Amino acid sequence: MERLENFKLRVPNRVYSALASKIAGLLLPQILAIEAGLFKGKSILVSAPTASGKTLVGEMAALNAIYSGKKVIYVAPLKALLSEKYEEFSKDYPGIKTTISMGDLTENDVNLDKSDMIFVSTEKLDSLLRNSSKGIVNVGCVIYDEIHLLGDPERGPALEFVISLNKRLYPKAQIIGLSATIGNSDEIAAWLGSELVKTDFRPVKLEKKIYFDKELVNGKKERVDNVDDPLLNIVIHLLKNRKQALVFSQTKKTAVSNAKSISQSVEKSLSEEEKKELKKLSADILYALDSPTTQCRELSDLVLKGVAFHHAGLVYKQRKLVEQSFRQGLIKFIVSTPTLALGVNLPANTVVISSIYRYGTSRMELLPAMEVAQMSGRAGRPKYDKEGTSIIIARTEKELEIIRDRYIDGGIEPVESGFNNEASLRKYILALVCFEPRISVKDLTDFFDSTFYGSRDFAFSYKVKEVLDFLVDKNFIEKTGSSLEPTDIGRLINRLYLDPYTGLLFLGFLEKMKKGMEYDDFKALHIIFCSQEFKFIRISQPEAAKYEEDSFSMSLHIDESLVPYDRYIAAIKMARVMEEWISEKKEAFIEEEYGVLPGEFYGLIENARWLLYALRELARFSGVKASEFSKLSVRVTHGIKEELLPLISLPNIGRVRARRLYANGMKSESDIKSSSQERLVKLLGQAVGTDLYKYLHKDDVQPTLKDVV
DNA sequence: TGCAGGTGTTTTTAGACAGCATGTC
DNA sequence: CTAAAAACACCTGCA
Repeated sequence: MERLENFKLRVPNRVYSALASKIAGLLLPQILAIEAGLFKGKSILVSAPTASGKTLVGEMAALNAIYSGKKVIYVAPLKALLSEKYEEFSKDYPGIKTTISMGDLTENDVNLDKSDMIFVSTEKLDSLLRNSSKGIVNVGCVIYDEIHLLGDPERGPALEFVISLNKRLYPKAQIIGLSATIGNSDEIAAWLGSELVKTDFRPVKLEKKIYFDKELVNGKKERVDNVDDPLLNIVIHLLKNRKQALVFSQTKKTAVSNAKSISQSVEKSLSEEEKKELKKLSADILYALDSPTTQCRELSDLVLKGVAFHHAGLVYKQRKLVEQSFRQGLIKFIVSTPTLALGVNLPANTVVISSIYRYGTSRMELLPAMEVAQMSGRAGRPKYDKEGTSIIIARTEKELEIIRDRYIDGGIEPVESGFNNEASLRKYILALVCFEPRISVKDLTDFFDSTFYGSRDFAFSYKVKEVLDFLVDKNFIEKTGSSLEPTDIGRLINRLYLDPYTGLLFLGFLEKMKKGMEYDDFKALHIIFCSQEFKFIRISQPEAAKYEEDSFSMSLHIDESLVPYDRYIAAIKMARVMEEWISEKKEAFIEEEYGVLPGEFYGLIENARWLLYALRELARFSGVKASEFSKLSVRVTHGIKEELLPLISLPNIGRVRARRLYANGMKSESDIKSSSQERLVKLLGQAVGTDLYKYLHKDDVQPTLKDVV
């Protein structure tokens, strides 16, 4: 670290004084970025390990742009990460106007123009850029956090498209890319047109160890304990040294069972004081939902012993509680799936990687070195530890060798573009034509040649034209000569952010309704779960057989050629799950009966809301009665039967309270309005009852000035 | 026949970005 | 360079 004062001449005045109140010195990546021209408006790609101070590079560029009267856009791939950065920045620089915008948080979108710095998710920025006619103006700097996600086959293309659009829309704006260590940072930098700052610097030293045959190997050998189970052995060793650790496991199930198998030993190390605090936490976790599910109980029991598991099956509140209490030092071990490798800031003294394999598309695969680096990178808490430790478990000699070659001595893989697939091309060709109506075929292919993928594949334009023909053929795009224009339906699909293929699926369904097919909720739910937008739906073989039987008795409401058979069957299950939800079954029942964990379930609901909305909009477009879809969407959002619809829109009334009101004879707004305040308070509690009463009586006739006169 | 307990075989496996503010034909 | 645990199916032995 170098003292900030030494850079007084090289940092613009206002930026300097803003920084001086916050930090004392600069770290290596920051210094290198300044030397590379950060304050001269040069675009920069910083490729450095987690927690090496990359964020501040972005911050400095942001401050510089804002103080020169320009706007800044900060882009991150995860909502949790985005909120974290937004809150931090807003707290550190209260004078700067900031706004956050993402899928389920859009109320501030009207303020985008008034803000100096806008925090958005990748997909949201994509949507904003291509849908608002003038876009966001006067942009001086765009920061891409975790830009190595360019290589993610699912979501990389969105990022690639946004960056390409960014270069076209704001050719003079500074681009700051923040990346983990990757194999081809030079290629990415060249594509971005940026300077490359590449360093292995870490403010906290990282010691990489391998556990093998009851020893920790790292140059020298260190005897651990004498327990057979490798993980337990390591945990006992760490407990003796009073260390906290993050343990990465390969599946949700192993995460839970690993947590259980170490919990007894951890419990023994707890003080009475800690046990008391954990009891409180355990209760909070147990009652995160209206009524606890099996998973809630399991987690709650483990927390009592100072251990937690962490994966996508937990609900938001539970995740937060686990993370927070780990930071406080109350929870000693978190056993996690890769959820925690990326995203939120949760460093630990020690990281244990319990397996180097993961199930891939069809068989077991070795973890990419990049992911192992991301996990290991969580080791070492900047303010508390002099050094962090990562331990990879080797179970055989062969594994020991692989770990050495691949993860300790080997390099990191290059980032490969995922743009060359039809789904992405369908979506982004349509997006570009909507963004720039009357664009020529040549300009279109030129644009795609300018993407990271296109810059390396000279035959890309053939593929682009092929997919373009598909879109023209399906009437999403109109081609006059060589000029391209979106059709009305093309524009709608683009606005709804749907894959055109999903558009076809939905339109086919609506067409059948027009021809007399009767609507029912199940069909509507089934069709949305058939769409590609639900990526992670899988069902077990016996379940598949069961639902296959169901499918025989179903009327044909879908053009089956548009949906793979497995998906068609799996969607039946998901539609059934949703049916249970909107007949007011509890989360515990759904977990028990269908094996869908609460966290996963809420993810499904979010998706379902969006797609039901899209289905409704398409229904309107097609001239099909849309009210049923609207109703269903509200019911799915809240998990209620139809009869509760009139109550659910009231403030602070969810499925539970609405049901309580209904059970007490209050079936509509006017029923409630005619009831006394005391009655409402008795049913809903002091605060909610009073609020509701006031809300309903706010328009009551009051003596006005006119009456008095 | 019923069932506990053992043994071999089959099955399963991480993750979570996006719309918009609403009831007709 | 490629895994491991849980769930299930089947078998055996005993009351």
